[in-house]
Amino acid sequence: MKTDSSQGLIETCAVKGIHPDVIARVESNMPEAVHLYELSDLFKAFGDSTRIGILWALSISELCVCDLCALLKMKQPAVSHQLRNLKQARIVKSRREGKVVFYSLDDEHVARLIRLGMEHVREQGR
Amino acid sequence: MKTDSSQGLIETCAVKGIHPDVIARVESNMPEAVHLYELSDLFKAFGDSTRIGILWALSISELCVCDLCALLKMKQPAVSHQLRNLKQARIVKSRREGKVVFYSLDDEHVARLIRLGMEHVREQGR
DNA sequence: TTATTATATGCTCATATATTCATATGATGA
DNA sequence: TCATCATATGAATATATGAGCATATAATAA
Repeated sequence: MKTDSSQGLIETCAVKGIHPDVIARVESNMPEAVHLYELSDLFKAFGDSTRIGILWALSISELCVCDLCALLKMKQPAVSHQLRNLKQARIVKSRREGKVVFYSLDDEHVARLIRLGMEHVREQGR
Repeated sequence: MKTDSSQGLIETCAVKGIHPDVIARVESNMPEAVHLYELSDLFKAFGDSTRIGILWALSISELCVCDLCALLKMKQPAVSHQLRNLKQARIVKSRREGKVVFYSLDDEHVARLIRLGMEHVREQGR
């Protein structure tokens, strides 16, 4: 319930923040909480070196689990577990061909996000 | 040490992967390991709902700690801890004005990444 | 100086998560 | 059918991490 929020009046921090007008303006531009959660979950899925390795590799080419293991020099269960995470997050999709399962990115946004992130990293490395 | 990697020959999975030619092609497009680590660290910094809330808010306006607390309805130490994480990751910067410390994004990439991620989230919500 | 306000930080607990091993499942071919 | 290969999964363990409390620091004003 919002009672008072008279404009511009500086109130004490502990309760309401110092700049109610700024807060109000920012608040009106905030996404719904649910969307923020989904967004942080998306980034969380990128926030692990194994998964980023997987995703970068898949941004080059569809790959089977086995090849991913060789590429990342990691054990098969570790790779499979991370693939499951990525699949549950709807970031990758899979396709079975006989015994082999091929994984690929489920969306073009993913590759764009990764490239943009790398751009940032490289510039920071300066 | 690479000894053999004769072209196209399908080898057994456990050791070398099934498709050595594909692996080689992807491998040549992989960034250095260090960069992948930095990239996953970057995304890790986005991978928490508190931090994403902070970052989205800062993408609208520079804000002081106090206002962020009010905006996110979170306790001050929690917000400060996350701000420290973000600062160490060089994602936000701070500026002191008397007792008040204002935080803002340290780089335009950050806002772009967040918007692009949100685009993805909204489309998936379909 | 002391008091007050805004922010930072050390410590702890609880929880989340990544990897490993062992094993299960699924597909193929003998 | 059985054996083999590729992948998936359950359980256990180790590590990472977020939030809370208490308290420290920094700036200002009385």
